[in-house]
Amino acid sequence: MKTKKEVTIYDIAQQLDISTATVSRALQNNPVINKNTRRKIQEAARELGYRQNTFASNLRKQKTNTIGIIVHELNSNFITSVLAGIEKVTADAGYDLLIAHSSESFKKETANVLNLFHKRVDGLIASLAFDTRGLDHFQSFFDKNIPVIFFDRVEEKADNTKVIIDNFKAGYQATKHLIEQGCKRIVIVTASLSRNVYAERLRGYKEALRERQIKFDENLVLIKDLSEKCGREAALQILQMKPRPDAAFITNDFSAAVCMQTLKEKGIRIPQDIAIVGFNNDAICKIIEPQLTTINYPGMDIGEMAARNLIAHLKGDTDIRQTNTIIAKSELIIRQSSLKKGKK
Amino acid sequence: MKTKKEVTIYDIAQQLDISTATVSRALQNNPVINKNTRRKIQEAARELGYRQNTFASNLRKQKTNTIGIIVHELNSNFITSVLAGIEKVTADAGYDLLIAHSSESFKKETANVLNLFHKRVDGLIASLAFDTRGLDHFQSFFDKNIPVIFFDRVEEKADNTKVIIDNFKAGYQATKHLIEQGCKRIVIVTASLSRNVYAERLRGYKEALRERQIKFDENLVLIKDLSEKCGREAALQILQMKPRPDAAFITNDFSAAVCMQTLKEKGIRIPQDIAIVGFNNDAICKIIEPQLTTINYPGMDIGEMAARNLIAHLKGDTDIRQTNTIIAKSELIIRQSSLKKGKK
DNA sequence: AGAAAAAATGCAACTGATTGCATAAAAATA
DNA sequence: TATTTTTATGCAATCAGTTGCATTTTTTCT
Repeated sequence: MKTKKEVTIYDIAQQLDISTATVSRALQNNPVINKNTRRKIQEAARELGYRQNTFASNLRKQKTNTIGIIVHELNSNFITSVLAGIEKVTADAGYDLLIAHSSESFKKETANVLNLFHKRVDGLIASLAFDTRGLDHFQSFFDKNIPVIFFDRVEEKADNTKVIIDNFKAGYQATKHLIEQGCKRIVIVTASLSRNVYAERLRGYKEALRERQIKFDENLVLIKDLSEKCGREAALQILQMKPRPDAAFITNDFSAAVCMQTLKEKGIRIPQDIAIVGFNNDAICKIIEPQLTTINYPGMDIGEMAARNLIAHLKGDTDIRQTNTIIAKSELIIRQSSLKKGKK
Repeated sequence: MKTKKEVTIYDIAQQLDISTATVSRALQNNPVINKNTRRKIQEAARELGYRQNTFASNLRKQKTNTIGIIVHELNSNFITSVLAGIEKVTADAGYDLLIAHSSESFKKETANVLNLFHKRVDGLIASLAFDTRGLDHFQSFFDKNIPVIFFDRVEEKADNTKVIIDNFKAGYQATKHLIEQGCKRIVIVTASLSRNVYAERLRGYKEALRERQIKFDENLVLIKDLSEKCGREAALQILQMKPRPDAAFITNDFSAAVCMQTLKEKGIRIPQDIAIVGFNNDAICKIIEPQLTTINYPGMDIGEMAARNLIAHLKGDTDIRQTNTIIAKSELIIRQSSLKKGKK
């Protein structure tokens, strides 16, 4: 069965015996066209089953009305809420989204950036992959002055607009909380320190220790990849440490859950023997036992802020070149896994 | 700072003093153009920083080389593996993906379908939202003969290509396993029976009961929405049933986990008092305690199959109108949560 | 060398919508 | 009624590639 031919503005123009210019303007609801004519044209369009050809339009307008999004993964509560936040804002402003995920691979991230560049997105919102170093692969965007906004995983030194939480403070709060529970030997499991979020969390951890005159012990810092395997490995390493640590701050809920479970299997009681704090406030926190103390990471807010900021740039309200760091509020959520001193 | 003008094939043509036709063909690596000329053109393109204008290309070719994807949610292991599977296949074939998620809302799904239609995706891969009824909102695609392939959540009666697992068998296996563990009063928690997957799982459940001469009890069927809240509610309902059930088959891992946790809080031992089986084999299964028996849902395979099939349609190898149901293999994965009779 | 076949390149129409500028029509003013 | 002003519409170029067909160039064969 042959596909019917597409209806174009030429068809509408012909049917109503007017010019395509008028049709085009009417369909955009341009007030320069007479109200009645506009209505007539819009009706005809509906009847004929007209759908505008985005390519022709984009081609001519040299704009896509599309925002590209690059994330490191899709399957986390945090990322999905960020996306929801972005969607909320962009939908209102009439922008479409093009979502690409890098699966934590720098190579794939580079490919995605290039792809979105070729697709000519009007702007970009990105969170970097695990092993991304530098921002050279975004150069094409910078060169063309296409606004890029980073969130969560950003390049700290770089001169860009970014939306983040205060990871230093989060690390500090988590650690301080553990110290207040009487913990002295606190393991921190985190990821590559060249990624801002992890470096900052560690800095906060150190500061909390310093403040309470607890000596920082290099051996208690485990640099991992925050995967499932990593949770298990961390648990085993903790078990071999002597003397045994009395707390662990694991900067990812999923890893923390796996770690906790492994420890439990080995007969460690949580929080009595080892108190645990995670990071992100994923759904899993409330399902495992004991429930996981964690840092709430306000994805929705972050997404909204990033999107709002980007749109402001696109409208020319602000200059993208002016560096801008937006800090979202995060907070410690205390649950059973860290409460050594009885119930809250 | 002004944005530099884009480089077009006209610029390349001018520089090399040849026609744009040749340039266009050379950039597509069309063998009809002399090898040396091709190389020369491609080099020039690279040097000038040419990037092809997808819109002009799409406009002329009347194809987008883009496949639309509609899913009900993003944050589940299952969906992310499906996406990975789709990506693997489509990337090779040179297609781009446009991913939209409906957040389980029919309204949003409808909007997404329309949007992808306007974006003129060459084909569609979709899993329906929770409350979707019928496929009328896909009519525009059907009318234009644009191939649509459904997976997981499909409309069973409809005449379309779909990739699913044998939900009947899965339900049957899960139930049979529980019966073999000595369970007699098995609760099944599932969702709206107008959604194929859930109806089939229930049918399998019934069949297993019938086979073992256990009377089907309407009251043991809980129709819910498989959310977090639902898990808790189910647990409370189970606790109030008299006599108390000795097993629960909860057709979603996350809900199962919440349910299990709630039961445990109320002093129920799992699996001794109540055995539990989930569905999907999400990461959570291995984190909760006891680990959750479940049905493995091979997302990656399903994604690959769907994509492969769609691409075959697009290439004209097969006729989209010929209905085609592809069944992926699923299997019961036995863990602690259901083992009443000692270790495996 | 000349004719035929094969290979390489070019011409120009085409895709569908947008928009600056010109013109026509209608309304307001003198 | 003639003239100016305002409002509405149309002309035609433009966006950047793609492709059927014609033409030119090169190679092969007799």
